[in-house]
Amino acid sequence: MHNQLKNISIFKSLSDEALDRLAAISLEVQHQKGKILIYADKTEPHFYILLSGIARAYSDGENQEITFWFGQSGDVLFSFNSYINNKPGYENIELLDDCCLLQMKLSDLFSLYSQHLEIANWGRKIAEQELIATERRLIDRAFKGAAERYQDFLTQSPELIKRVALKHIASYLGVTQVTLSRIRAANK
Amino acid sequence: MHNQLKNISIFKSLSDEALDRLAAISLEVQHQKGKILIYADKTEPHFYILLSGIARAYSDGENQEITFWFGQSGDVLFSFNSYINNKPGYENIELLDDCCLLQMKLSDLFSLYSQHLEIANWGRKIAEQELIATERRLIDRAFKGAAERYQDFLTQSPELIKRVALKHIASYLGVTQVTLSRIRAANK
DNA sequence: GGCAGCATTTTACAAATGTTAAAAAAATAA
DNA sequence: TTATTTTTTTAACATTTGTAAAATGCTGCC
Repeated sequence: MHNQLKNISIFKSLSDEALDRLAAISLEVQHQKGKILIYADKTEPHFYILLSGIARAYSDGENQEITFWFGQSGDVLFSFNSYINNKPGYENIELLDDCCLLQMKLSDLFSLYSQHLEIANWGRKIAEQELIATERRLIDRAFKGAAERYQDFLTQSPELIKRVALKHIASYLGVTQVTLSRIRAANK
Repeated sequence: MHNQLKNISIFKSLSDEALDRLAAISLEVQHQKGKILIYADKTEPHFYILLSGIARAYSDGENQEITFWFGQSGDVLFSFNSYINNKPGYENIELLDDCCLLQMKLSDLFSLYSQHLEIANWGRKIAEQELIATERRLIDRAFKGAAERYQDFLTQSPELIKRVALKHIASYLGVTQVTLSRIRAANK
């Protein structure tokens, strides 16, 4: 397990000793395409790292479902509000492929945070990276039009375009599927 | 200084010993209304906690300026990208009142993170709280119309309505000032 | 092949928001 | 107070995006 973790970029900065401690609480699990791994209305007791496959986080609105995150191999995958406040969160997480994941119990992880300086700082950096990414998206929403956001998505996540339904990409970009179709038609 | 910190909610969870360590690197500073405390194009070497007054973070676009954060007494105030990646960020921070702030050098703070378990976890929680707040705003943008976001802002930040120009609130809510005026007119 | 079911695009129209400019109101200074 | 400047609102019109429904395309399966 230790050697497997070593190859995942999120663990790259860690010492062998810290890696051992994390390896000791990690379990490799597999789930099938279509599995809802995390439910918005439940407190999720696990933290995951996606080893292979893709996933999306979405929220259910009154008459629509909005995707606001896509995960790929190497990404961390957790319910923000479960992880941070130990309460049900805002997102469901669905696997869009058969996925291989690393699973840790939050209770084990928090126990390491409270004992191990290096791992506590590693956990701090995870939150910080998610924060920067989320802020970036909020600012992009303000400054870029839907067409530009689509272009950015194309260049930054070319693999996802092929594998994800356009309706999910449309809601991720903050427009309806009709508008996304119009953008795509204009790009021809 | 120690006793002063004790009354600020962000420090409430800390032990006396941790508080002493933070107090030792903290400096109380004052700045006048209108002061640009943080510039988007510079790496900001400080971390602040707002003791009194209000502030806003904004980005400059081509022909507009977009406010995406307001801070009040007790809030932390820092350039996300300076803090996290040691690079210039996306936001300018302007003081909207004469403000009293607690200032720490990032280099001092990071040094504590790397030495002190409790403070490292405190830093983790700061990032996590900002993350939850930012995610919340992204989801609200997706599910709520501008009128509802304005109502929420009214109930959640009644003090800010009185003290902040509507053009800043409009851009915070993601609409033009004209649209915000229409929303306000409809509410009469 | 051909049908069933789902995803995507297109069309026509409606609603919301943006743009520009000007008027009104409010704040500030003389 | 009046004059001047700034902020906010209103109006008219243009543009974007949404909604609903129909048309087209795609996939799997009998």
